[in-house]
Formats: sequence, C-alpha cells, structure tokens
Amino acid sequence: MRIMEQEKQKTTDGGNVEGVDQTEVACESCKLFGFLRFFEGIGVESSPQFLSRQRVVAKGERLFVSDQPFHGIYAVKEGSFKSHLNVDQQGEQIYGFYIPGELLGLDAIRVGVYGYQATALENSRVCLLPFEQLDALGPNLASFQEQVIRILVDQLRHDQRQTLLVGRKSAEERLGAFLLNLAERYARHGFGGDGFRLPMLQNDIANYLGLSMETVSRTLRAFREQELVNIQGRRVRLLNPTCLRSITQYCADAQPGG
Amino acid sequence: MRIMEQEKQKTTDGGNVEGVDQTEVACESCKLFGFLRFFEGIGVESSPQFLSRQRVVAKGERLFVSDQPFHGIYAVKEGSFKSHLNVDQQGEQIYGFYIPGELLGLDAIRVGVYGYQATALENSRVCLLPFEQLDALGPNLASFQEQVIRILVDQLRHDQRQTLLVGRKSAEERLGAFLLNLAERYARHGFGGDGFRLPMLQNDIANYLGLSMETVSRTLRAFREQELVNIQGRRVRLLNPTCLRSITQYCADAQPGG
DNA sequence: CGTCCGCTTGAAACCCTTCAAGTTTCGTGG
DNA sequence: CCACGAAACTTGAAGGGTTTCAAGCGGACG
Repeated sequence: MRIMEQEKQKTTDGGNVEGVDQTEVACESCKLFGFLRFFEGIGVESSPQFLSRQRVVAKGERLFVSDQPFHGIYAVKEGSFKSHLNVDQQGEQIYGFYIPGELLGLDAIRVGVYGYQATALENSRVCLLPFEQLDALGPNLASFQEQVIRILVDQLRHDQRQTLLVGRKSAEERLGAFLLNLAERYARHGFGGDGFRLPMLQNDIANYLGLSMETVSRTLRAFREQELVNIQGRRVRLLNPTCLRSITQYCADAQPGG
Repeated sequence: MRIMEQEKQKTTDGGNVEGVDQTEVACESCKLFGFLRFFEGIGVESSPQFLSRQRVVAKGERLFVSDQPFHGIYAVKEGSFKSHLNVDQQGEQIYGFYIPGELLGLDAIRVGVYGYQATALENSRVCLLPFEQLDALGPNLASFQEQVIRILVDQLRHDQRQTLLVGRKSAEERLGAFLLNLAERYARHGFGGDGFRLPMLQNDIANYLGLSMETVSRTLRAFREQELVNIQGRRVRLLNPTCLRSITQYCADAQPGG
C-alpha cells in the first residue's frame, strides 16, 4: 500500500476515501496465488521475485494491447480494468471487467498474442506472472495447465451466459444481472460488506451490455425509484437483492477473470 | 457409412438425397484425430478400439445432458448437433451448433460435469474419446492439455464474438454472419463445394441469434430477394459472399467446436 | 387425403435507440 | 479556494427495428 498514495487524495468516492484501500486484495485470495505456489514449489521463481513484478497502471493506461506478444498473465491487485477490442472501426466492444483478485490475459496463453486490450479504469496495481519459463515447470506443467483449463472453462461458461443475457434479455434484466454478478464477485474476493464500487463509466456498462448509455441511466433510475439499489457517486448498494434476483432471473455465475 | 441406411430414405433435403453422405468427415480432418494419435502414440488405446466407440444418435436424441458426469469428448462424424440449456424454466437457449469435424463437450473436461446438453438435429454419428485414462497419459498429458487449452481459447474468442454479434448487431448482420460462419466451417472441414446444408430449424437459428423466428424468416427472404443467397429446402448457397460480408462486417472466426 | 409441423406473411405494439438539450460532476489552473 | 471548461450523466421526444399476435400456406408423412 505504499504505491499510489496520491490516489487517496484524488478519490471522489462520494466523499468516501476508502475506495482504493477497500479493494486491495490479499495474496491469499488472489487467483494468482495458486500459480505462484506452483512456481515456488518447484523453485523456478521465488515469491519475492514475483512480488517485484508488480506494476502500477494509471487510469486510462493500457496493460497490454491486441496482438501484442503474450508475456504472462496479470492478477488485479488494486483498481480495475476493462478488456475491449476495437471492431469494425466503428467503436470498441467491451468484453469484460476485472476487479481485484481476478485474472487478465490468460486466454492468450497458447495463442501467443493477446486477443484484445486491457485498460485501467482507475489507478491500479497488478501482479504479473511471467510465462517465459513455462516449459521449465517440467513434470508440474500438467497440473499447472489443469488450473488453466479450469479457469478457461469458467470463463467460457460466463461468456455463454453473457451471450444469453445480451441476446434475449431486457435492459432491466441485463442491468440487474450485471449488478448482482458484480456484487457476487466482490463478495467472493472478500469485499462483501456494504455495497461495492462501480469503477466503470455508464458508457462502459452500456457498451458491455449492448445497450445505449441513456437506457442504462434510465434503468438505474428506475431501480433507484423502486428502492432496489442505492447509488451514490460510484458507490452501489443492493437494497433488495432478492427482488433484483427475481426481476433478473439471475443465477450464480463464474466471474470472467477466473 | 453402413449405419443409417434408412436416413437416405427419410431425407427431406429438398428432394436431394446426398445430404448425409456429403457431410461425413474423414478421420484426417476430424479434430479428434490429433487426440487419437496421442493415445495411439503412447499405446494406451489403439485406433480400432476408438473406432468401436462410435455411437449413433437419432434425430432428437440427446448425446449428453446437463450435470451428467463427464465421460469424454465427442467429435461429430456425421449429422449435426445443437448445444443448449433450459434456463429460467422459460424455454431453452441454444449455445452452438456442431457440424462434422467439430468437437462437443470439451469444456466439461476439468469441471467433471457437462454444463449443457447436446441434441442431434438429424440422425447422426459421433466418435467418443473416453477420458477415463486421462491420467494414464503420463508425460504426454501436458502436450495433450496444451491442445485442450488451444481449443478452449478458440471457443472463448468465438463466444466473445457471438456476444458482440447478438448484443449490438441488427437481424441482417446476425444472420449474415451466421451463414458466413457456417459456410466457412463447412469449407474448413472439406465440404467447400456447392453450398451447404442448414440442418437446424429456423426456430433454432432464431433462438441462437437472439431473434424471433419471424424475423429470421423475413430476413432470409430479404437475402433471397437481394439474390445474396439461394435457399432450397435445407440447402443453402451463398450467391454473393462479398456483399454478404460487407453487410455483415464479418471477419473470420474460430468455430465453436474446435 | 388429412393432419401436423415448419415456415410465411401481415398488422399492431413495444422497447430501445437516436437525437438533442440540460444538469451535474470532475479536474485543472488561476 | 474558487472558477472555468470538459466530461459524465440525466431527461425528454421522436423514430425505428423487432417482437408479438394472429392467420394462412405448404410440404411430409401416416
């Protein structure tokens, strides 16, 4: 927590300063941790070395870009990211959001290049697990890959749900599912308590859900008027998850980043 | 081709009987082939044993169902399948179609259960690669899993495109992309020639693309009137792929089944 | 020959988008 | 600390693509 002291000043979290600190993920609940132990266990890399691979990414900065050679996977330690791709030279499409504890870039592992780009939504910090020595894993490679497969499958199932959501559901249902999913992911990484941060722009949410920004705004207002949610600045609180769930017909889902 | 002789009689392929034979995939162009050689190479299974694992699936029959324990992956040898899931007790959602040469069920590999069900769209034949002896692969397991990862990543990228398609594109664009994708997949497996079969109902297409059946019907008619496609029974021919591509802003894509 | 199922076609309704303008928030610099 | 400009968000009204509802068509099969 030495890094980004200045972020504490800049935070506009509805007057609440704790936004950044709250979202720092402990190593133990980070998805990279399993991978890390792997490397440690076989002595290829030691933990300190990995920690030194931390990287600070300023808001708006890109972690990697499309077609860039794969150099490893990232775990979000602090802040948040979006993954997106410029398609048809007619604007970007956002594929996912990543909050602390989640992984980025894994699906480039065997293709060799990243298939999209990742941009920081706020000042963020990531850990990099470099994959130069992947083959040095030797006999442990298989178990390592097993983890990779499991995470990829989770992502696959998430994407299938997302296709369903975006293809057949109303604005209310999409946005409700989005909020519930986000809440669940924050909870899973140990930030259950009292609501959560919504680090992305409404524009980004709209893009991700296949809606217009205006519709997102209107739908959120409707949620607010029905007292389903409480939104102040970037801080969100689900007042009636049960009702939201029934509106949305939401069922639990894997998070995109692992 | 001994199996399903009766299919030749039943075929309603616009009076054309060759539908089934045409779509039989040769072992060499089947995605399972790589896996097979793997097993052969290390002597766990011999090729004949695998071939004996072929299974005939009648139209409407399910290859596997959701939550059923994973017992292996299937390659479509003949016929076609859809993967789908009953969600919200309000009808099914179709996640993908599988034509000869493509794989089914791979994403259950490390989760242990299938996450959806697969139903034959017509009388079909599959090869099963049983995964009981996965661990018996020993030192080759890693290379095997590497293949699995590559295919999963392809599927992931396909699903992301699908989300984009279904979330932001018009009916014309969705249907155009669907046809182009299908044509490309048939071509990739060696059935390039003269159009291809459309084994699924318009209802299924609509479901898959997040449209109503009526819209699919109307859009196909529009394509026909613009002389972009020629549809007779289940036989489709793209008359002007270039134009279709520009309408669709389609760019090549991985197939869902590997 | 009749029924069933898949497909077609039309008309009305609706949800969402687009366009446009206004309001608030944010960040920067004076 | 305030002020200004830019960006984000809100709100309204009009328009359009798709859905829904409803009816009719046509081939396949018993």
